[in-house]
Amino acid sequence: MTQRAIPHNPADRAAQLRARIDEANYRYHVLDDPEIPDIEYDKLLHELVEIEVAHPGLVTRDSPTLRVGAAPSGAFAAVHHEIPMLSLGNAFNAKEVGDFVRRIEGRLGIADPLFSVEPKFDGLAISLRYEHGTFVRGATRGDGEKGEDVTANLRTVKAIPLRLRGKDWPRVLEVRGEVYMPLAAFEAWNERARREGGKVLANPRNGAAGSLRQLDPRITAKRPLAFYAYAVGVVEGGELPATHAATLARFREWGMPVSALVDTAHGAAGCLAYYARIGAMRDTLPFDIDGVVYKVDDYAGQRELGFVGRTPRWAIAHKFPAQEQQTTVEAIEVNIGRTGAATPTVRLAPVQVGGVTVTNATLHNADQVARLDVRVGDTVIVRRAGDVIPEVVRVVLEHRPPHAKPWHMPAHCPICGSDIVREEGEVVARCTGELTCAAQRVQAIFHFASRRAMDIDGLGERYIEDLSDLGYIESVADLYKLTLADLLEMKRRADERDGMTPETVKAGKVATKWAENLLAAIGQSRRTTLERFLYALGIEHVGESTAKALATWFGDLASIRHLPWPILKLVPDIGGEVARAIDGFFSQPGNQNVIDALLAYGVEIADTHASAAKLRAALAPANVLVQIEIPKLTAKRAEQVASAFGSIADLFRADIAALLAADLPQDTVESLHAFLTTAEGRELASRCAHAVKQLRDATATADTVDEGPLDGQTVVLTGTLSALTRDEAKAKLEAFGAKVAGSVSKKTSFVVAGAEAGSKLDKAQELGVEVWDEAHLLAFLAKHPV
DNA sequence: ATGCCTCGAGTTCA
DNA sequence: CTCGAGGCAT
Repeated sequence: MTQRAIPHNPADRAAQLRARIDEANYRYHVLDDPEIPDIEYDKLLHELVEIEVAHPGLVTRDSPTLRVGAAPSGAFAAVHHEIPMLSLGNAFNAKEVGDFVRRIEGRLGIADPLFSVEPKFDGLAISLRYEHGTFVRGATRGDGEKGEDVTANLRTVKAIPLRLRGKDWPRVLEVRGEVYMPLAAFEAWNERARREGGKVLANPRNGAAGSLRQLDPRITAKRPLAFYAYAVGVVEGGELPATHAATLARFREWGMPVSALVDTAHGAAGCLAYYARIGAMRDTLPFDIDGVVYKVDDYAGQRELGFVGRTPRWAIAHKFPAQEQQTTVEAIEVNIGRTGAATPTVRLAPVQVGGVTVTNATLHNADQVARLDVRVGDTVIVRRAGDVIPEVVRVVLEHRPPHAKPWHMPAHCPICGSDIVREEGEVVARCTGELTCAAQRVQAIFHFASRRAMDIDGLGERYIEDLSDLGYIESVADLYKLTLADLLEMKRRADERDGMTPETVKAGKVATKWAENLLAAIGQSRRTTLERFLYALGIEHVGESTAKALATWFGDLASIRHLPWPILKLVPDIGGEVARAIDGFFSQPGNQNVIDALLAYGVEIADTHASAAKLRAALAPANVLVQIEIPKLTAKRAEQVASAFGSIADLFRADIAALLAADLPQDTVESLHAFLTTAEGRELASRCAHAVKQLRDATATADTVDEGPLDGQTVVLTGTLSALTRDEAKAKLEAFGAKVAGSVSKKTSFVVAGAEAGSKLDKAQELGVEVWDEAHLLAFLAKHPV
């Protein structure tokens, strides 16, 4: 807009300001093409307010200054909708859409009628009345016949024009549409509310509805609301086009926001295609929608079809499967995981959410329960988050039964009765029963048998529970002494216990087949690799990646199972916490016994080709010394100590006299002495010296540096490969020395992208990381035979 | 101390 | 997939 001369006459200036402000609103809300910055807009508005304050006679009914909100006005007046606001019938699947279209085709006697199609906004339906182009009244839908006058609140919604543009509008025009809260605005609002302790809104729809029902419009003015028009009500003193699509186009010319997603479609097929198109966009839209609406485009056709009760025959809402549903909490239970983690979960009355029946949802931890304040008997909103896992969004407090009590983490494990303890600063509470806890034992065995561990096919959680409950297995080692007779007997007893009559019990043949298969799977699992075995043990903090690192650094179980933690710490990515967990695990006689038993029952662990050269280098005395974390013993000091003594064994044999004799700083001598004079210190020192000697001997012969073509590179796999599975690709890349990571960062060397690669590929391109397609990978593999 | 970046652990349903 | 927390570089 060009700069014009500023009139001195306040009335002219006020008119000019209003025009400019209206123009800015129009560009922002209708054209989606903002023209002036917010700060400029505020300046204009502020100047107009000043003029209107100085000259109250100049205030008009459509002045943008009204948008800041008038003073509260008491209750809302009732508004009668001369033309009722519709409620639409619903369709939930393609068949119902087909039926709807066929009915129309039959009544109108035409094939594939044209529909005006639009998203169904999840907000609040309202009606806006314009007289002579000026907004005079706005009302909620209410029951369709009678709503509430919320004019003062609606004036504060900037997307709603206070004055229509152009000239050719009818003398009286009612525009219908949806007030909604854009998702970004909703998030930002809540973000701020949480920070500043304001009112947090439950969801965008409630946010919009609650905002419009504020008695004080000044509060509404602060809420980030928007509006889309999609229908017309009363029209007097003028004509509208003959079709709905053309009417909406006309609305847009008059400065009324109409969604850009509004379209037209032919027949049922066109409608369904539109449904699919909008459905695919749903998650990326900046506002919530709960379906799409199909309306016969031609008004004559609409009139001919008419109504059944209050719902039109000429329109229908095709709903998306609900992503959020209400249900009730039947119980709050505690699950005990493999590590003893006590996880509260809710048992829900079954409910369909996004196409699946949900009966359980995790609450993660006690903090989450407290935050949501979920209680048994509560009505809750459940959502499928991240597309899969159900979560409780919030409690519907209005439906809380009167005597519902807040939930607390039980003090004792529901399975074994041991204390449940939550460490200082930790989020999770844990059952302290360890392997005396049946739940932890079952989970430990389940993990041992899992695909990525020992891969015992057919050993599900249910069977492990039965085997454990009925006394057939206590530890993972017991799996390997199960006989066919044991399994059949167990199955029979379990069926009896479950009250199954002989008729309902599966035929003996089926049970035998199951038992034979399971035994075969257990037998096959006997031959395994070191990394799988280490992972299968279920040591705290030791997942696949750490297990692999241990295997490739040390090569065989015999050494790993006796290593002191400072030696374990030599491995990159293993720090004090993890090293102590591993050492601690192997320090328990029970665990060593289980390992011995496994070996005795014929579990064969293939040794790993260890990177001996790297290990040898890491075993340098000074390097080992710093791992022990003796206070004040920095890397530099450790260097000095090491050169004074030559070997770890010599150092740890040193007495105070020898320490003093060595030419070392006083505080280093003191801390070394302090360390070596405690029982634990001496014990640790001797274990370290012993381990170093063993490992040096074991690596003495291997002094070649084992380098692969991808040594030191970090690779990330994404998408679907066709020639080989993800795991195969991972194994091949690792054989060349690459590290295969799960997510892309700037440290990633390259990304291998298969078909339908998603966010990881985007991230790679964003960071400028090299990307290989499958062909490139295959070519590379072919060029470098193993 | 601080802030990435990974890894580990737990989770639902068909 | 998402969160928490361990490891490590700065």
